[in-house]
Amino acid sequence: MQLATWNVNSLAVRLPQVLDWLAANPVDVLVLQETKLSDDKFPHAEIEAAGYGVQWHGQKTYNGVALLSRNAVTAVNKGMAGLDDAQARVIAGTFAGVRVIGAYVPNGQAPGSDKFAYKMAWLDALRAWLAKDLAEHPRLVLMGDFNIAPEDRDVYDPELLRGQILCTDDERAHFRALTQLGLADAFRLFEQPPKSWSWWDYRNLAFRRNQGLRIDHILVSEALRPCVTACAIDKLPRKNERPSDHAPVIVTLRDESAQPQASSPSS
DNA sequence: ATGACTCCCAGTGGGAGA
Repeated sequence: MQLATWNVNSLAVRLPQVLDWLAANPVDVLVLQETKLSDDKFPHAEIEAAGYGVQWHGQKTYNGVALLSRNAVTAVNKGMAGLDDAQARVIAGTFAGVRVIGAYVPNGQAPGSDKFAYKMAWLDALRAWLAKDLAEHPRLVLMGDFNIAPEDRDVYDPELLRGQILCTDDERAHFRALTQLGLADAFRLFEQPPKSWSWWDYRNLAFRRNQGLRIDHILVSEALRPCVTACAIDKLPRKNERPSDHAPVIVTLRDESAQPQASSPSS
């Protein structure tokens, strides 16, 4: 089973790239962020024609998330229960016994700003909601655009960006608070090339210079962690014409039902 | 260097992103 996350920065613009990417990478589940579409404009027919079921939760102009899957989904949630959030940032569903949460964490703009305070409060709410959801669904994956570079090695120039948005101690502490629920950063379960990023600024030839940050993450619960066999960032779509500024991140889970069972009949 | 690019809604500019 493969699951992936991608901030597409406008699905209206990027739909052809998403369909091309799925044709080349037929993952079981894909969560999208920054669809930037109201629900009535969501291109579900095109996605369904590509062989995916889809759930979406959007709004005009900003934010917006979606959950694409090859197989049937149950227990769909849009937004976080208990948080009255006008911004469409969370979508969740259960696939083949795996709980999948797609999230678009607020950007926060600048430390000390109102938007930064919203980001911190939003992350507190996510942690509280997640603790409950995790108790209900132990086999859980939280993935999306976290807008947080968890460590210095996730930043192309840690000294330049120290204390700046995406890199502050406050944001990193909130990221660790999520992992302390028992969630592991799947990317760091494996040896990775140094200077691996998931986002590059559109400005300054940042992609060509590989000046980026790793802010898109896949966190896996303790119960699922033994099943994780790989995690990688796919930089190829960032080389497209009119690319998103983010690249997809993919995690591979071993199918436990395919493992030999002691109680299974054998010939 | 309060920049740079891209997207959106707007309406020949400005907010937001990260």
